[in-house]
Amino acid sequence: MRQETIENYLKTIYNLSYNNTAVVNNQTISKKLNLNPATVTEGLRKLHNLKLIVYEKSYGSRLTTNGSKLALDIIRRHRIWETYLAKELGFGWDEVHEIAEELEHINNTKLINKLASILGNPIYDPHGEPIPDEKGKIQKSNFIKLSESKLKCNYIVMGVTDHSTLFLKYLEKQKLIIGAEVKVINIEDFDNSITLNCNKNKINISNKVAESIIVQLK
Amino acid sequence: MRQETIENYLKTIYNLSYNNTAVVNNQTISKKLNLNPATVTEGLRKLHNLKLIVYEKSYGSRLTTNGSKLALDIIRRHRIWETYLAKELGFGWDEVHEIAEELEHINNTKLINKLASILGNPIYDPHGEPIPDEKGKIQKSNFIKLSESKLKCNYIVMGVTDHSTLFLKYLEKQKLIIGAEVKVINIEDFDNSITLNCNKNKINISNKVAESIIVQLK
DNA sequence: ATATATTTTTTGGTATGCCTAAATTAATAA
DNA sequence: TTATTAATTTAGGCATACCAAAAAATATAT
Ligand SMILES: [Mn+2]
Ligand SMILES: [Mn+2]
Ligand SMILES: [Mn+2]
Ligand SMILES: [Mn+2]
Repeated sequence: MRQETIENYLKTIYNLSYNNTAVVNNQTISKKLNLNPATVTEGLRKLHNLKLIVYEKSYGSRLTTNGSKLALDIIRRHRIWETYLAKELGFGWDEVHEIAEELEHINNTKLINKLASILGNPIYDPHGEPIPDEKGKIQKSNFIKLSESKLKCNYIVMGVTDHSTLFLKYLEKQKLIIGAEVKVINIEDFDNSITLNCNKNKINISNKVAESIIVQLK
Repeated sequence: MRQETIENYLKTIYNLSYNNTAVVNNQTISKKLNLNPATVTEGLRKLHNLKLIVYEKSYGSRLTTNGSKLALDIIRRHRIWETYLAKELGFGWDEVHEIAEELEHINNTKLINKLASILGNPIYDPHGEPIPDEKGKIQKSNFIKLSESKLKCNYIVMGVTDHSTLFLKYLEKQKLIIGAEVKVINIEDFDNSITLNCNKNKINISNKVAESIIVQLK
């Protein structure tokens, strides 16, 4: 298998498995990678043979120790590059993901560690996601999705899980950025949309948006 | 054709054609890219169909206007990255080529221009090779290979055309680096090896080495 | 000019990564 | 517990990038 293909599967499985706790099913992977389900079945079989995942037919996949190591490596490269692009090269948080998708495949430890060191070995990337250290150790958190928040509670926005330009530009328009304080003032039963107080403005967001925002109870 | 494959052919053809002046034969390409001659024949036919090169059977290839534009783009990216790696990220001139071989394929104009701007829009890379500007304009020079130098003349080392770690480490050992002043004190008829005065030391280099060093008459 | 050597091209083949359509298996609802 | 629906897998194919061996074309040496 091409190294780039391997890496895209592994990081996707890691990301979809909530830090390796859950088993990931084929459809989720197929959607994330924009591949036909049949292609995914084949790919997973090969990764299983490479002993990078444990793949049980009609059930799902999880990373092996080796697979997990590799996945964390790629994720580290991705997030270090995102941070470098934002902090050192003047790109917006809505622009960095796409470029990092390519840069992450360049496997040069000295390079990544140098970038990390210039940045002061950051622990979070521009989207609030934790950056694994050189050994693959990654910050754990007890943050929740805004979609799981409770009425009348106050939260601080800690991160986002959707890194697309479209989504991030939308958030910026609403001033729903990292560090923002929000208070949940209504949760609509009908569609789970949420009304928030944010920067003294009342804003309404769909459940889909709330699913992609990570918050911490204040 | 995969974009990366296209790019590797085009930059190779550009580099081997002495700034698009000469026609390049298949064998030279096949050696440079480490591909079977049969593979090269196929590849060139495809590039011809894409109108990126003019390929005449059993004769050779040259870049079209479009091909040349693309080639200069890739070469710009390669050389900007090499310079950035050396000047901003602390890599040696003997380490940068290999990394740049991968980075060059990331096509993001804003990124490259930002790097260039941080570097002060340099005109030469760490190997003394000219960096095309955003429009593809490239510095022309009347430098010669050290292998074409004349007895008893004084020269300044302006660059190298072999970027391998092995070669550059050898040059460093001999203090034959960019800026060094050399005087040709003997050219051996038998094997075209050259004896030089360099930094008050007498050193002897093979014709193969002299072929890869670019100098200017002092 | 002819033989020899070199370069290029053709031919036939492998491996990888992807796809669609059909078949199978698993999950859910009636 | 049977349908019905949804997810997964298999089967059959296509395109790309490569290669080895043989054939053809071109260049070189005698
Ligand atoms: Mn990202
Ligand atoms: Mn990120
Ligand atoms: Mn180089
Ligand atoms: Mn260079």
